Amino acid sequence: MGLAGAPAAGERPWSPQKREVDVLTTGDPEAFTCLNDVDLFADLSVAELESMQLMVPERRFRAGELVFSQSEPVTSLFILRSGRVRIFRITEDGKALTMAILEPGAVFGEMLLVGQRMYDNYAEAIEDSVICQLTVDDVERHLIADPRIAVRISRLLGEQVARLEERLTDLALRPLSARTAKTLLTLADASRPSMLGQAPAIRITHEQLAGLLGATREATSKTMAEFAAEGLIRQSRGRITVRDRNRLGTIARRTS
Amino acid sequence: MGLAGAPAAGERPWSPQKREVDVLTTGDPEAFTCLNDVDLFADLSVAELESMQLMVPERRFRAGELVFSQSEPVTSLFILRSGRVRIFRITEDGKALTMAILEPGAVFGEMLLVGQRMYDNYAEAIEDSVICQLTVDDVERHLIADPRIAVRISRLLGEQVARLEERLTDLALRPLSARTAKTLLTLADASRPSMLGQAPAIRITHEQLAGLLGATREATSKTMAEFAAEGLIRQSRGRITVRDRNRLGTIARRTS
DNA sequence: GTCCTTGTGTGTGCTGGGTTGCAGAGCGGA
DNA sequence: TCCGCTCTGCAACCCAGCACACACAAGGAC
Repeated sequence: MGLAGAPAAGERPWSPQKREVDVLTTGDPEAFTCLNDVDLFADLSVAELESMQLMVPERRFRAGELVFSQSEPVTSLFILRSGRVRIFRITEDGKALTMAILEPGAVFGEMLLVGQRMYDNYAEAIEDSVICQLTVDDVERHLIADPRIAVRISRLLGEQVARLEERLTDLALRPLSARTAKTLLTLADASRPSMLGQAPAIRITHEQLAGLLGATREATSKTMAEFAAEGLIRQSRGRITVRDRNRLGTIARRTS
Repeated sequence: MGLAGAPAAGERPWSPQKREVDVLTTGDPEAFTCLNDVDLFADLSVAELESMQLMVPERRFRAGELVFSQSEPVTSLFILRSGRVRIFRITEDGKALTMAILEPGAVFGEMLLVGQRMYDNYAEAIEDSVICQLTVDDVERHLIADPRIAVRISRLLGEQVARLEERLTDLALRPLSARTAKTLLTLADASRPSMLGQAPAIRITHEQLAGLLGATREATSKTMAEFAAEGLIRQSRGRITVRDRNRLGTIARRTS
């Protein structure tokens, strides 16, 4: 969406990865970054935001670390400030399905908002991440009570319902190739609309992608190899570039 | 939930089917039945309910009739008063997936509540049904505005998210037999806890069940035949009785 | 540089479930 | 009572996707 029209460059010293590391290691420069830019609070005035900010501690997680799991149930609302987080579920025998991969600005642990303290999701930082936590108290005092925010919450959940329904039907009714194409397009849009105008490199491994697709790594790799052979995408280790949105879109709509 | 502790009997003259027909054909005896017993309005006083009731028209749908579809987008909120409604999606080539089968008291078209007027679901009455409709106006004036109801809406959506996430992981990670067993148990609970203490007959055809499972009718039939052979269920045309919840539960937890 | 971890390309069975086609069987109407 | 429709049970065939097993890079850490 955001066509910042920023001029492109190959590998600036402040390319996404590098910059992130900086943010992590240096003290944070801006004061209220955590609640700004979060949809949920869009209706609040700066003053209101500031008054809340005081109570929002932040925590750092290393890549691979669990933010929450079943053993330590969700007792706060999380806001991803930097890094990336994967929400997933696992079965008893260890097979996993990724529910979402979150980018900075995302809110998670939302089930807390609607009273369902326990549910079976895990959250894992897949990069070094900084995450703000709002306690149940904060939430109940400031969020649930405020009708402006309540509306945002409903909207958030509504979008999630729509997304889930679509994923469900896709999984049930569309072949792997279609799901893969669709997911790639979605990821391309979601991934930081970084610098270049045309080359949104998706940072994801085949394995992570497979988790998102509900397929095995092998099947995913095969599909990706086909796409690459047709020139629809270009890949390098852990990085995918969409080359032909149109044809991918066509494939995404296939039903067999 | 409602353990009315009603004594059981085999086939009373007012068994579920018969009774429904009565409700449909006779004029409605109670006045405000539509909004009562709907979770969403649980916090409202009788007076408030009555004042709203005036504006709620009801409509009858014959079995098989569409309540809404993509061609006639959702412009109101629906409340199922009697009968049953199936919410589903279809792909271009006609394959369908059922999102839910609703029992009386259910609210649907909820995406209207969160601003998403258009989404791709269809709703079909699978029995003769009576459905109340709240117009967008009603909704915006009485529902969105009322914080008590806003909370209920969030809760409703939250539950839906939880349900969908679970279905999604099940579909991705569990074999058909497990999904079938789980769905049967869910249906057994959801289906009107009618009279008998132990024989909650689920009224559903293999085909409808298959739509719910994201599988073909044939595969579903085969699974059901196996269950029947093992004495886990008993079936007759369009009617299924769960005989052994425990073993079904075990099967439901299988991952391969 | 050199080791070593982690991501990726491939290949070979195997099998759950999809597909197709048909036959018997209850149920609801007329 | 009879008809016709829908629901259910098979059976035979086929294929997408899974499990398992390797080989081989490409980076990172040292």
